Amino acid sequence: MSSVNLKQLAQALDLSVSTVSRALNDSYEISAATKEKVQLLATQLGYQPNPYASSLRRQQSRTIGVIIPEVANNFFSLAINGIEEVARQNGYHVLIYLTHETFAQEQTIVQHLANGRVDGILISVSGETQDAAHFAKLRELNLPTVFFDRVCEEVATAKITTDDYDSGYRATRHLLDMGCRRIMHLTLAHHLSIGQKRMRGYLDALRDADLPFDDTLLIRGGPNAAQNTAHVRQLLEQDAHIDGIFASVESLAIAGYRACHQAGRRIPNDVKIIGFSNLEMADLLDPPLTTIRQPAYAIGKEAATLLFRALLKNQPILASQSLELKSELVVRASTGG
Amino acid sequence: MSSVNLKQLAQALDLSVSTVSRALNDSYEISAATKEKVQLLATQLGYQPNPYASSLRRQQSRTIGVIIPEVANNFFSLAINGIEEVARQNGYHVLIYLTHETFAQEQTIVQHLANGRVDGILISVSGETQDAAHFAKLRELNLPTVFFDRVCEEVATAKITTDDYDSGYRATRHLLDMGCRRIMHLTLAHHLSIGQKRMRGYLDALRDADLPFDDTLLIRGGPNAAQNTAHVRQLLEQDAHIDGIFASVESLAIAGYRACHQAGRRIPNDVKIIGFSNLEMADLLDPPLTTIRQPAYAIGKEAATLLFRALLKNQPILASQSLELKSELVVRASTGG
DNA sequence: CTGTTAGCGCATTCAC
DNA sequence: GTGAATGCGCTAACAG
Repeated sequence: MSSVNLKQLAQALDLSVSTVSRALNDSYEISAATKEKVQLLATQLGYQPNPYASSLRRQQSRTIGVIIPEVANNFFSLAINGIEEVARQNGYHVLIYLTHETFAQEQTIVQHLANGRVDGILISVSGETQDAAHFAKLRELNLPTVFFDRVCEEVATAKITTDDYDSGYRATRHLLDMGCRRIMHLTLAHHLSIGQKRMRGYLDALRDADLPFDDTLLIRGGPNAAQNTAHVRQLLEQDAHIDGIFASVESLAIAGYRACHQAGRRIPNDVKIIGFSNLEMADLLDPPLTTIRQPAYAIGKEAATLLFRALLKNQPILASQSLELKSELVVRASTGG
Repeated sequence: MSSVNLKQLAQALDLSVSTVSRALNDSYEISAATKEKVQLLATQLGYQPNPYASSLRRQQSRTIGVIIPEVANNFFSLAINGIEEVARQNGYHVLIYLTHETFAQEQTIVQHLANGRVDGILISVSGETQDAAHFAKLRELNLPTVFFDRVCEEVATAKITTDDYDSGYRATRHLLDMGCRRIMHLTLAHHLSIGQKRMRGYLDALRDADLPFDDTLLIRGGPNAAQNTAHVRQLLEQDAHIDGIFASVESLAIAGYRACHQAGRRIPNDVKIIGFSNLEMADLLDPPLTTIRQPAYAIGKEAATLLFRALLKNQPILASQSLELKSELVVRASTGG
């Protein structure tokens, strides 16, 4: 740690510790002269307050916790950028925790953050999460929490999401407009509201097109990319009529690509693909991938901003402050998908 | 914060605070009976020690800081995964800071971490960093630091990198083997050792093939993707003999693709491209991109492991512990690039 | 305007 | 084996 502390400054200046403290905190009750003197020496000696002493005393950490499933994914990378930026602007620090998509880890982490280590939490729940009991304690402790992207509907707090139902509807509708009649739906977080909303969009689009829903067209992916690909391929080989794929996440869109290649189905002639993805270079894929692009950076920023309103202005976080940001359907001409 | 503290436990059990503290820390001087009693009540009441009080007292935070340029990039995403995993295994927390590739931010962040907030630092320097003065304080304070990927040669501490010179050589050599004779080199961090090593690999490969080096073939990219693309395109249009591109980072490889498309140069017929990249789906690009793939996850893990050896076993971190991990040249058949 | 005092919650030294 | 006392470094209430 920084070796110089308040006491040393005080001795060197022949002042009391509290005066020095107040001078450094720019308190109104200190004369301009002493303030200057103190601040000068402080910078000279490179004084930095001990954050833990300060946190202990103030009962606040100037730190937020961010809990996400995984970083190895464009969406969360961008979201973190947004979060970190807002945090820094407000003089806060960011602790990061990964659940690796497991419920157990999520529980442990949430539990461990209920000890004062952080003043607030931003969380995107794991794919396994079905139960919200572990969030109860946060509420009890009045620990401000904002969900983003992957939310827990049961918890009454603010949630920043994309218009998932609409996105699912528009994506499916687009495939239908391109002539698809038998559209596979690939989903990861099937018991999360995000997955369900996207799927409802898919179902409603089918219904509005007077097409029946066939649940054999539904594939629930897992964390293993190769397995997902194999699964999709198998279905493609079983069902020659499949002419479209709507992937709920980027990795599954890729699995769709690979599966088509392996099954000898040409994209977009035989099968058209559309997927949620924040990939910059989707247009360079072969063929270009039509994507639903989420405003990932904005989601991170909005979530953080909401949290800091609570932390800095002491506004409670209400479910009514939830935001649903618009996603963008980016059609890449040549694919049709 | 967690509302129950040592004092309350002590009162409820009719014990002294110190006994309770020792019981919870499994001290040898406490009887098995009391230990059990104490631990039982502690779990019942959901006691969690206040981390800041504990840190203040122990003079250590069980927290490490990770400083990186940006997360919006596959390499750092994977590295973070590796780091977080090792940290959690060792019961440590991870604070994350982004420099956004600017030197000023890097300075500020490094400076701010020299106050005891973290017990150790993992850093990948910004593209602008040329001066290592801001790291001096870390050394002074004996704050264990490990560089990874983008290192600062001047600082005498451990560094985990890829075999950048070799990678650059192999990449260039591969293009030469495929018949390229006029190879553009795109680099981002040109004054960083990582950029220079890759370039030296490029230069030596040219020399070994008895080809002259033409510095008009060198493009120094910036943070703006569109600008980079425009720059590459311009050069392609000026110089019709260019038949290869070696991109030092993923984003520049993509810029190369776009530029070729715009300039009407066919890949790989007219121009072959090879780039550093951890993109899983490089084989799905049109045409597939031959990549030098860095062991990003392993780099994160190794760097963290080294740091924790210092933190937990009190071993000093030495420059001699530096590691150079092997990258992998992944040739995608159809491109030739 | 400045100093004295107290205490945040915990770990540890010293007593017994 | 347990309790009392001390202090990590800082902030804040209370005097003056």
